[in-house]
Amino acid sequence: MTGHPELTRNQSLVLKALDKAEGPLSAYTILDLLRDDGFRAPLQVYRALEKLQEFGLVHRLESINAFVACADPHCHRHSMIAFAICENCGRVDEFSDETVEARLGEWVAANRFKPAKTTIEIRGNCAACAAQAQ
Amino acid sequence: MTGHPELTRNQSLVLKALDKAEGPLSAYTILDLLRDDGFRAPLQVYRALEKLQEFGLVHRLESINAFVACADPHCHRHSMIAFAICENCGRVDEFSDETVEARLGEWVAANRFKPAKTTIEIRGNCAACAAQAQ
DNA sequence: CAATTGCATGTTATGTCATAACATTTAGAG
DNA sequence: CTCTAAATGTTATGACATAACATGCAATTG
Ligand SMILES: [Zn+2]
Ligand SMILES: [Zn+2]
Ligand SMILES: [Zn+2]
Ligand SMILES: [Zn+2]
Repeated sequence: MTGHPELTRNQSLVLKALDKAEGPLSAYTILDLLRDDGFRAPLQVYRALEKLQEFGLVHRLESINAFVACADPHCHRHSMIAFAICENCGRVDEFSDETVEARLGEWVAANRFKPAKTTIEIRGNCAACAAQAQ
Repeated sequence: MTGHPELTRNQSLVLKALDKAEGPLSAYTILDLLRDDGFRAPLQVYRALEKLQEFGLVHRLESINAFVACADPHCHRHSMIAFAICENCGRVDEFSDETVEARLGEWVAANRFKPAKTTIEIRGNCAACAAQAQ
């Protein structure tokens, strides 16, 4: 279907770093991880992240200023994606909900609002971390 | 019922600045607005904002790094508050939706996630700005 | 009252996140 | 090959947020 263009070297490196991390990373953390690959400046990371977000391969977590590899190849089908972010271990769960989409869509329609990007982020403790803390 | 303690001088000044602005302000913009009132450093603003958020009088808009005065004195009754933010004129609409709360609550319960703070922010163009742009 | 305690404040310095501006390189299209 | 668009490299700067420590100030309490 909508295939993505071949990734450039920088884009591949950044995506690989995020995949390997299995959790959100800040742009500057990515920069540090890629020093040995020749990365020298934040812009190299931010530019790669920008493209990867366009391709839907990476999401930005607005509430924690971090980036995460997309966990759901089909998430493009949804207009809104929700994230549950563990503040203890960094685990991120990506999910979508038709009803939530519909309800927010109703508000938007009723108020003639033209949405560009919707952020839904739940921060707290994941099951494992919550259990650990009793 | 749950009245708020008397605000301190700094808290009052910051809240007044936000009320007057009728839109979101960055902490540094607030700082500049309050120079004549003796404000000298970002921390004076951030500390006041922290308390005002605790009291439920101010909300932080995570996706744009800005703060806005609460527009709904009853929003405390809800566990989640959604914001529609116009990227053109800065208008912010605050609303809540029981169904959205319930659906996200179901996901949280099913995944044994312990939520601490939930962010729902829709960025785009408000009705007036969208009409203006055809 | 004096001592203690807790909170708010003031101040300096630093840390963290993101982009502007401009030069250079690279990969295709014609 | 030449032109062009996109990607990259590099330096500098802007924007957002907090650490650390000193000071003030009012309420409690012995
Ligand atoms: Zn995704
Ligand atoms: Zn966790
Ligand atoms: Zn509110
Ligand atoms: Zn508008």
